[in-house]
Amino acid sequence: MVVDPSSPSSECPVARTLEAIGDRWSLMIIRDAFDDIRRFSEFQKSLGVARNILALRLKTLVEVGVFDVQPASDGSAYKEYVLTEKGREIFPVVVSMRQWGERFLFTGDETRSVLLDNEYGQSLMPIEVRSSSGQKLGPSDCHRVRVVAGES
Amino acid sequence: MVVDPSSPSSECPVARTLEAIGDRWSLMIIRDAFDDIRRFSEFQKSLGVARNILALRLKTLVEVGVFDVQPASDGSAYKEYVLTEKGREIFPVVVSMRQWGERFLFTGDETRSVLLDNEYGQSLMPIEVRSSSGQKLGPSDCHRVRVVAGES
DNA sequence: TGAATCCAGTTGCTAATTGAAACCAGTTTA
DNA sequence: TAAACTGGTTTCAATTAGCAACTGGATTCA
Repeated sequence: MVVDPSSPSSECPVARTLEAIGDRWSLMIIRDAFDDIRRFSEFQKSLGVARNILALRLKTLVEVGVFDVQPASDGSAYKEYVLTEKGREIFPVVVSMRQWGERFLFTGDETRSVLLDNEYGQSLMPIEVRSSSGQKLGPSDCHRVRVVAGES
Repeated sequence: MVVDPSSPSSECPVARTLEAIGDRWSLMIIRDAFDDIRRFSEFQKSLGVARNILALRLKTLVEVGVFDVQPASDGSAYKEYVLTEKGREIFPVVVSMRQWGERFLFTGDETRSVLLDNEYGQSLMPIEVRSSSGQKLGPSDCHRVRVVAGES
């Protein structure tokens, strides 16, 4: 999908997010990064993605500012891809995808991986959309508004 | 986060979610559906997507169970694509993408669309990952575990 | 020290997917 | 009744993904 910068859709943060990180491999790479995967070969092995595609995705993710390239932490001459603050903040996106998948894409008797908090080993709270006053909101409780630059 | 390296990706709910709805157009279609867009031509006009691609995406989204096909609510002979419960529950995914995009992909002076709650017209609370005890969690506060079917 | 292996890609080629435009049958509007 | 709209399908060109082989520096092994 190419978003014409002059088209109204580029005003939508969802569209821009999808433009930046919204492809299958990018989000899988980021998911792996949350599991402390950092090196090219580790991503490749974990995902089974073609090397050229992985190289390409990592390059754009670095350009976008989701990853930083750093010298390897083990002292070798190689490099590591480490999530930036911007990258780490994708966590809620990945977790909400995970929770939706757990709920709707698995039958009860299937083996799956789950996310637990380190402190108590408990499963996480379901992620919810809330108003500023803390009330849970569904899709029909919200509306989109265009905010023009310069106006308050 | 610690991973079992032998777990195939299909056991990962994130991977399955991306498999089902993780392509650019699908998520844009779903975003539009949250804005009460229901008809083929409305999606097409709003997104500017090629008709054949839209038809394909809608078909798989119906197969996946995200949309239901219903007779048009205006009494005409046409049909509508309406989100199912499963589809409506994608809301947190889209909202977290929106919030990430708003925060990291826009400069302050750009026109953008924002989401407000209907009741007070306020912007939403930032979506957060929380433990079952309500504590805010970052990527490094969680770990992944493989749950084998049949075991408790 | 030299050979073998590992790492992080790049290149070349083929297969699959996407996108634009034209086309089409049934429906609705003027 | 004609024109326009709706929800697609078909065709074809262009883009992208995926595979395998290659590369050149780094590291390990004997």
